[in-house]
This record gives sequence, C-alpha cells and structure tokens, in this order.
Amino acid sequence: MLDVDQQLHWLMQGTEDVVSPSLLRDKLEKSQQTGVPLRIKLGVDPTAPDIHLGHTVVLEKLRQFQELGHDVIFLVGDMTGRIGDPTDRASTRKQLSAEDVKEFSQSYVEQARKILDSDRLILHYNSEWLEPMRLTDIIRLMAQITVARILERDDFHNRLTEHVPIYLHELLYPLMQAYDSVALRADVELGGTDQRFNIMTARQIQEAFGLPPEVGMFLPILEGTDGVRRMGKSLGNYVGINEPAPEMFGKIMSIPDILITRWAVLLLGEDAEKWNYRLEAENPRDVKADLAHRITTRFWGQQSADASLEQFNRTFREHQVPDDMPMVELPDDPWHVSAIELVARLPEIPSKQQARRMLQQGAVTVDGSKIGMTDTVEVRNGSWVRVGRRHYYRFRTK
RNA sequence: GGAUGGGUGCCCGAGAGGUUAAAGGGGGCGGUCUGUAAAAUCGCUGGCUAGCGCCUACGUUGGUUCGAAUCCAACCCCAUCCA
Repeated sequence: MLDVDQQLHWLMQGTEDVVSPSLLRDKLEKSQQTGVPLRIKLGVDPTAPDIHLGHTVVLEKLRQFQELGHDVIFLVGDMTGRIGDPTDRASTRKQLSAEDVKEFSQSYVEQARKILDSDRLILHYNSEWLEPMRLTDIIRLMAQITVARILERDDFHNRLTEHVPIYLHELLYPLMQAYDSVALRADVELGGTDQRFNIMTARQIQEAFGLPPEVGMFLPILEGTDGVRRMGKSLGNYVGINEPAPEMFGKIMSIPDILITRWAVLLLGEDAEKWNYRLEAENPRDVKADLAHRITTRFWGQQSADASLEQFNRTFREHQVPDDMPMVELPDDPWHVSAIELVARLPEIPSKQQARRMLQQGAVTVDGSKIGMTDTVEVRNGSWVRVGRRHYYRFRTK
C-alpha cells in the first residue's frame, strides 16, 4: 500500500488544478486511519451517451481513486439535465423520460466499464433529492449565494455583456449541482476545468449546510481531432471509445501533430518530455502511429491494434485497398447502374445532389477506376467503391 | 406597460421591391500536394431532375404588388433603457 504522500503525488498527476492539495492530503490521511473510503463524485449529464476519449481523461483519474480503495459515485444529472449546463446553451433541452434516463445511465456505465471497475460504481440520480424539494427548500438553497457571485461565472458574464439571453432557471444550475454534493456528502469532486465555478460553488454550499467542503479536482479538457476545439460529439471531432479499432486508429492519425504529446500525456499518462524528444528524433508520423496504436490497444487489445496499424499502412502508405470495409447490399448481381444512383445509395451520402458533387469532383472510384457523372458502371459481388480520401465500401449480395 | 434596436442559410454577417438559392467570412466536404499532420492551392457547400426547369428557404400568419428577405398589418421572440 502506498503511503499518503505517494498517493497524493499519484493523484495529482495530470490534473490541471486541485483545490486544495492539502485538503486532499488530510482527507486521504483520515480515510487511511479510519478505514472509511472517500466518496468521489463525478456528475454526468444524461445527454450524450457515447463516451469519447475526452471523457476518459476524467475516468482514468476515477480509476486511480478506485484502485486506492475509494468509492466512486456516478451522479446522473437527470434533473440538472433538464436545464442544461449554461456552458453549452445552444440547444434547448428536451424533457427526458424516466426510460431515457435509465437507458442513458446503463449505456454510460456499460462504456465506463472499459476503464473503471463497474462493480464498485455507485450510481445516483439527482432527481432523487432535487425532485421532492419544495419551494421553501429551494429558497433556503438560493439564500446561500448572492446574485453577484452567480453572475461572476464566465458564461453568465459573457452572455450578459454580449446581450445573449440568460434565463432565470439557468442561474439555478450551479446551485443544483452544488446541492448534489451536499446530498452525496462528497469528499472529492472531479470535473473538467470548465467545472470550476460549479465545483467551487459546491464547496461553499456544503459548508453552508454544515458539511466539510469537498476537494475540487480539475482535469484538462482534451482537444478534438481538429486540434482546436474541445472534443465533443456535436462538434464531430471526437473519437468514441466504442468505435471499431481501425476507425479509432485512423481518427487518431488525423490529429494535428501539435497534439501528439498532449494526447500521450492525458490519455496514456506518458511523460511529456519524452514524447517531445521523440518528435524531434523520429518522423512525427511514426510517433503518431505509435500513439494511435497504444490508445487502440487500450480499448481493443493488442491484436486488434496490430491489425489496425497494418491495415492503415496498407491503405494509406501503400495505397492498397483495405481488406476490411463496410458492406453495402447489392440489389442485383451484376448490377448495372448510373454513377449517380450508385453513389447516392452509399451510407453517408445524404442526397443525390451530394452524390453528383462527389462525382463532378472526381471523388469516386469503383474497383480502382475513377468514374464520372454520366458513366454507367457494373458492380458485382465483391466490388468496392471509394468515395473521397478515406471512405471505402464493399458490395455484397444479400 | 412605454421607448429604441433586432430576428437572414450549419455559424457569423451583408442585402432594403425584380439581374437573390441570397455578397463576404468561418466551418464542413472534395481535387492537387502529403504523413488520413501542418501549410499551400483550386473547387463544391438546400432538394428533385439527363436537361429546360420545378420545389423549399430570410421569426410566424395574413395582405399590397405582375413580382416581396426587402413594403403594410397583426402576432411571437431577443437585447438595451425607463417603470
């Protein structure tokens, strides 16, 4: 068993900030003395059921707490989810049914299983305590914080100065999240750096309710494959942990070079200097391939990762056809079709207009030869099409 | 409740009766180049049609007009100031 200082050192790694390390140390120490595990809280919004690499940064840290014997609590924000974190207020939240929420949390836990010990996860829904609250309770909660404090929050501040509407109920969001920490008697709360305000508020509210404040642990936000914006499903720059190995591998290969070290540090717990050195000493392309290989290994195992690497090299380095491609059903064998008809039938081609554009721009290849808009082609069982740089499909009879 | 300014395509933003599927930028997609990187460069970016063309789209609903994103009316929504 690690001593408290070693534990602390380990837990601090990869964090952006911890409020405060000494408090965390105290809690760890006390837990060790009493044998009572700490309660580690992670709030999740029941909106995007697909876990991607961005989420795993925080999940990794939770796993470390688990390894040290602490209790990890997944808090599904089914109530707060109805408001939506004011951070991304783009979409109006729809009301989630009880089934939706259930389904979400099941799939979330199912995915988190790849990283955490799911048998030792404690699952809670904040509707458990937020729903039965009465106006008196809510007023009591609201009385713990001033308007000025709430409006200090970046999002609110920006929206105010930029004349973007803020609805009153949105102001309640940080309070509700804070109250979760009260209800759970959380010792530590994890979150991305964007959670700073919410978590700091939680500390304050816990104290107002006579509880010791939790430790706020802030983890960096992972950039997406575009290298600029945070990884997010709606931004289309994410790598889902359930994506097939070759897909995962390929997506990682498409990240800009400047991200390589950061991903290695945040996703693999690697040493930054070591990777920066490698990038100078080796071809960055190969370093990136190693990164992709190692991340893929973590989710799919050595074999799949090896196969992905091989297929990747074959396809993009040697410009050969990949041997594993998505299937498209063939209506006839052989099938004589116009080029447009053919392309429009492929997945991810939303309209015939789009198909036309692809053809016009010379983006389509059938069995190795480029086809034009007015061509008629013959496809048979086993024929393949390539659309654009990276999409391949193979035709199969049903 | 009053005054003022606004609501345009995925996003930002120009347009103020016809030549407007709507300038420009961003994003996205595609071609060349390459390492599924970056940079560069060219092109595409509502739908249907082989094509003439047709349909849908400038907050909503009506109206004026040969013709409306552009004018009128009512309504809805947002911001600012006043109460």
